[in-house]
Amino acid sequence: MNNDESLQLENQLCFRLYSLTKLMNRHYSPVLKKLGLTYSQYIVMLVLWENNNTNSAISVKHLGVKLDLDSGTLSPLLKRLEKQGLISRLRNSEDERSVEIKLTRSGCQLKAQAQDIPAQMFSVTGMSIDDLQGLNNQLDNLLVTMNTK
Amino acid sequence: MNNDESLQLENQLCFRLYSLTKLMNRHYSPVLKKLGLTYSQYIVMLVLWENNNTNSAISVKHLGVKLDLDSGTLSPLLKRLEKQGLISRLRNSEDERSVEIKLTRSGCQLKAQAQDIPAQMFSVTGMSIDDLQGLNNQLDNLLVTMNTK
DNA sequence: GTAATTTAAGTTGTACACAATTTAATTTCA
DNA sequence: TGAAATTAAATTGTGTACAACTTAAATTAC
Repeated sequence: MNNDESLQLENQLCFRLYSLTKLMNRHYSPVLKKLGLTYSQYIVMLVLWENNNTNSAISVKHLGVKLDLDSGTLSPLLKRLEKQGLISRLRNSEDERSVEIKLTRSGCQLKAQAQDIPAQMFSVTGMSIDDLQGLNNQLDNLLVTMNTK
Repeated sequence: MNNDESLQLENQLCFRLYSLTKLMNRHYSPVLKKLGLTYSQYIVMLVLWENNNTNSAISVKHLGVKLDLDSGTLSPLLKRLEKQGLISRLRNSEDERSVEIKLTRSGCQLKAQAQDIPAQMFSVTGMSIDDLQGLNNQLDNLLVTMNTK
């Protein structure tokens, strides 16, 4: 492959990831709109729903590590979720630097309405379980490699 | 595999695409910063560099189709590239609705500085050419499927 | 031939992402 | 102990994305 060819858009993995992520978002948007959520808000809620089994709060820091997002993104996002009445934000009395996030009753109840979103999205991919798993593994390898460089 | 497990897998796919795209961007940013470009500006420049062989202008509309971006994104982005002296924006005299984008001399010269970026990014993936091609094909299939639903 | 429709850019408003900075609390350690 | 360093959130500023809308030009349909 010569230099000019490698500069071409079609050759680039990154452009496909970028396009696919935008496309994925466009499929999620109308579905999530019914719950009043954006995709980023949705993945925050997923973490909180998963965690609510143990009934413990999650710090903004911990959410950031889980989702690979910093406080510059999370702080305003969480304020919006609080405004919608889905979460509560409370300073940790043991460590006043930390803010603990908990689901409200309303936020907890929203989980039921989100239950069939993954199935809906899976059908959009048109993939088999095996192909999906294979792709997941490849992306996982790429994530690990690129995170450690 | 039961239904619940497959639903979880689908969540992982979307989240991995989302995380990987952010990660890609973080690897591109410091490299592109030397050229004074963001990733979005870079892919616009890629299209213009590719097209400049024929020395013809490209409309905003055409750029939008190529990159899957609307005028709401492109208009302000192109204004910034114009401000940097990399491109010119000119109303098409044959069709006054259309705005034609052309590289300036400076924009054309920038191509040389971008020549080894793809190779650099490829090395970050740690992938073989074959694996890369395989992944590209899978992503292409997904793009086609999700675009036609 | 002109009214209705379509098309291309641009504008406005919302919500990320993230770099850089600020503020306040906690920890380290000299 | 107390100054220096670290940590957690929040804030500020820039630049996407995109929905919804506006404006102006071109096309069509009658």
